[in-house]
Amino acid sequence: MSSHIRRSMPLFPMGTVMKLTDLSARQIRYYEEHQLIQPERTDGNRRLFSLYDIDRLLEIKDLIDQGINMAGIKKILLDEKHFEPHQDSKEQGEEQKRNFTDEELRKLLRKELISAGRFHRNGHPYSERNRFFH
DNA sequence: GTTCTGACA
DNA sequence: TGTCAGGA
Repeated sequence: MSSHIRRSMPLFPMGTVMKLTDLSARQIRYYEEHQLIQPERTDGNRRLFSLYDIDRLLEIKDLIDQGINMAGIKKILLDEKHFEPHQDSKEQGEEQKRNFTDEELRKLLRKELISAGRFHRNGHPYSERNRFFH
C-alpha cells in the first residue's frame, strides 16, 4: 500500500548510482535532462535518487546496450500507453488477452522505433548491435 | 573528497 | 559522451 512511497524515497547520491547502474555521471545527468528520471535534490543541490530512479536507469541502460538512441528510449519509457493492450474487442477472443509474447513485443517495439524515425546507429541501418529487433 | 553546471583544443 | 574548469 506504500510501495510507491518507498520506491520514490530519495536515498542515493550520484556516486552510488554510478556504481549500481554502471552509467557515467554525464549519462545520468543527460537522462535527467530528457525527463527520463526526476531525482530529488538536497539543500546543497546534490541529487538524491530513489529506487524507482535506479530501476528506471537500469532499463535505460538495457535499451542503450541494445543500440537504441534517446529518441527511441524516450518513445518507449515516456509513453506507457505503448505497452497497454490495445482495444481488445470481443471478436478477437482470449488469444488477445494473454500477455505479449517476445515475438509480439518485438513487433510492437520495432514499429514504435521506426515511427520514432531513429532506427539507425552511425548511419548503419540494422546495426549488428540491434539483435533484438531482427 | 564528492557533486554541480556549463562548455568544447 | 568524455573531460576540464571553477565553485559549493
